[in-house]
Amino acid sequence: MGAGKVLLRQFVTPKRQIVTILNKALRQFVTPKRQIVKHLCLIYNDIYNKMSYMIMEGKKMSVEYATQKQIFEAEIVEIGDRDVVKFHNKFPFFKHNLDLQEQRLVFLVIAQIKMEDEDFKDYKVHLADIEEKAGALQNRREVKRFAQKLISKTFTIEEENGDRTLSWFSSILRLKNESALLVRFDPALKPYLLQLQQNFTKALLSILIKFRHKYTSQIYMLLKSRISKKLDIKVEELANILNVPKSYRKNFTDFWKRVLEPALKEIDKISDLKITKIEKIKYPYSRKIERLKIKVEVKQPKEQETKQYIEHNKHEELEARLNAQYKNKSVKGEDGLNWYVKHIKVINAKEVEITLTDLTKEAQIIKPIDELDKIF
DNA sequence: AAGAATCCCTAGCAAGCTGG
DNA sequence: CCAGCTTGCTAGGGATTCTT
Repeated sequence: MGAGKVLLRQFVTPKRQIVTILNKALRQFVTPKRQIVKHLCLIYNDIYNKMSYMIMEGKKMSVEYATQKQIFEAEIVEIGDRDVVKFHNKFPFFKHNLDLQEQRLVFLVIAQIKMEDEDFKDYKVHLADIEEKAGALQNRREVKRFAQKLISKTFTIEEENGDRTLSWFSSILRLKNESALLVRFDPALKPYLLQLQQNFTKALLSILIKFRHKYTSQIYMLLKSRISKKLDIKVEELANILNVPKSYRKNFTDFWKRVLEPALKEIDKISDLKITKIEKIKYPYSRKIERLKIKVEVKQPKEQETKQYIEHNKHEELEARLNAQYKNKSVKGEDGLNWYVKHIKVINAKEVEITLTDLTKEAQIIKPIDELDKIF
């Protein structure tokens, strides 16, 4: 969103410096490429996009060349850093039966739809975008098969005049010399994705793509769509909504252990929702679970959360980590910690991320570069 | 630098056990 | 007794480490 763009604009000025840094980074992409990229991603979302694009193009491609070719500019226009995924509440997106990677791609493309759009556009997704946001493609030559598989997955929407069966995309064009896909939504999806003024559920792409279990995003959206933030639902109904296979309907333990529990844990850990209470209610005189009551709260703003975290864990470990990451600032004592509370957000209990705003606002242009240097 | 081997995780299935 | 639970297995895929 905003932060990313600001950063990029600031970075455009000292172009030479970026080039040096990125070239340096590229040289190190030998073994734990992924780690480095991920790390970079945490701090420089935008640059990360561009870098993975370059890696894709060929490891030897220099950053200078990329700059000349205006890859930076082109990328921004195409996928952008839009982060909101919206569905009409009537849309049965749970039924899709997509695997993780496919789901993420769909979310990524949906996020590109703008409020004011009256019609779908063709969305150009670079393979690097897919790799970054949806997970690695095993083999670039398999892209065609990936497209075929995705387009072959159908689902059914019950509409007024009947059941409509369709798939997400009406076509996927694999561009010849670009390592990119041009995807086109099925027009029948328009009422569910375009011009949404009311009765919609929205979620952040950045959260959705972090989920690692297949059913998590569905359950997350389900929880989000309940205004009361409390879900009281029959197990059977839930199984229907999520469209789980038969074995999960026969065996609640499986359903719970492999689907619900992991999903709720993930949601609690990663998303903006907090699961505060789960009740399993049995049928009378039986061992069978009839329904579930799940209570959800919206998490407090990050700042609060960080504060709580730091107060709860007066860890030297945390201080040490922060000090190591940001040498110029002392983290000792109340003031130091407060400074961090403002600038750092907690991803989970163990991971700390320096925000873009921190680096751009607090430090001048030179500083983020130092930061990068430390990482490598 | 590429390919092979290994480990780990998720999703799904089913035979056998057990509490009501 | 039997519905529901436990346990264990498998396929498949990803990530990481080892080999060549």
